[in-house]
Amino acid sequence: MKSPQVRSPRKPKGQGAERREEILDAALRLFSEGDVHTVSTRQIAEAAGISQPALYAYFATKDDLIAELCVRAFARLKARMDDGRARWTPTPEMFDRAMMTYIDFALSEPDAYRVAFMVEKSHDGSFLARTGGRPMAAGMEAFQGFVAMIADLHAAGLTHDDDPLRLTQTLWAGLHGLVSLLIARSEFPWIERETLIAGHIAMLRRGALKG
Amino acid sequence: MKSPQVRSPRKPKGQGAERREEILDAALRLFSEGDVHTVSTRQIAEAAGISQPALYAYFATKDDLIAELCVRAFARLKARMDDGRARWTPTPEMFDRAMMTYIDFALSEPDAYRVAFMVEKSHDGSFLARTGGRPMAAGMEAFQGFVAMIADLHAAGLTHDDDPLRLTQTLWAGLHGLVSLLIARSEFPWIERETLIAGHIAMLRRGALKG
DNA sequence: GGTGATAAGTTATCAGTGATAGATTATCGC
DNA sequence: GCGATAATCTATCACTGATAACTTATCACC
Repeated sequence: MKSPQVRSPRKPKGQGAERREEILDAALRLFSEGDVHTVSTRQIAEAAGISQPALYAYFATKDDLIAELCVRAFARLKARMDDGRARWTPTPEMFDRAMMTYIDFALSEPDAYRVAFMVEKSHDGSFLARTGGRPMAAGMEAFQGFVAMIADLHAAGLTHDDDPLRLTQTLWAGLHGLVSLLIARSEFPWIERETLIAGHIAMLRRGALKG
Repeated sequence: MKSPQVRSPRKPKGQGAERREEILDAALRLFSEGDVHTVSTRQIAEAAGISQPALYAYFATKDDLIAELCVRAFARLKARMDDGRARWTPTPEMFDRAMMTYIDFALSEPDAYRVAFMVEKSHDGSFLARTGGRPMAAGMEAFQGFVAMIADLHAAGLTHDDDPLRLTQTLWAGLHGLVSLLIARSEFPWIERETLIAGHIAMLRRGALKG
């Protein structure tokens, strides 16, 4: 697959933002076939139909490009969770639905989820420090809706844990553990996926809610 | 920190295995200060006191070196879990202890845990395919002890879930979610760590066990 | 105690990476 | 048409993982 790839036409004067989108799309598409480090800026540029240095007119570094994908993934997750919250009431059934919404998002957009949650950005000099707190801020915003939901359940007297923030962090971890392993270790001999997910949600519900 | 680093003395004839250990030690030490991709083979070689190409006498590729660290991390996890199983009885208290053992391992050896569980090795051409199933096999072995424990609890009639394998996978995911986020997203505004861990284990116990 | 075999290590080099400098070209308002 | 500038290119840099080809220390043996 070494298609020479047609150069896309030069953008008219004010259309830089459009090219930016094309680059991000191309990058996310490529990231689905290999991790962030094995995809090169040259591959991204070729897929976007431009030369490699042209990328740097739109993103200061490769990490910045990734950070932008990260922000957008968080935004989409937040949108989905907010969607669910529209017809939300603090009941066990809705709890299950909310958990399912998160899992659905991760498994239906595994590449976005990987970029947002599973790219190593831990240590000082690297990713997070240089990209400012932008992805982090976006992540926090997505998290807030989750916090509010659990607070509702707590206020309705449905939770075991008397600290709703602790419960939220604990549930988030529980969800992330399942989807991140399903995404990153798909070759593991998992039991049938839907059965596993149903069981997982049931366990989280029993662990979190009374009755 | 650009120490020229004294070259370590040449090993006598049969001592190649010893140098191999030195390389692995040096690599794991470096991986604690940056992710696997930002640490170069030249840095590893310098830390081990040899030239960069000399690495390739001991490991076919950098991925193979990482795979070896992965195998060893799984082995240490298995050792710790087996340790705990020595005085194991299927009770809720011991359940808590087992969960704690896993979390303790991950948080006391975060670098090993990261290499073992959090290095992207998803897609075809890359890591897993080329390193054979060795890390995977080591991982499965560590997992088996876990399976046996949950099966004990199930046999004792203590579990909610009627499928012990499903419960095992679900609990593992629950544990992994917490420790992987604590390790990779340490900058997140977590509540106090011990409180969080205690709450997490309590939630998992309620979700998994009756009463 | 010299001799060849070979393990252990070297230097030099390769193609590919992220990133930068500086020249070039298309599009715009006038 | 004209100057300004956004959009882009080619050429290049230092560094990466990896390989080839050469050197040197250590060994068993006569």
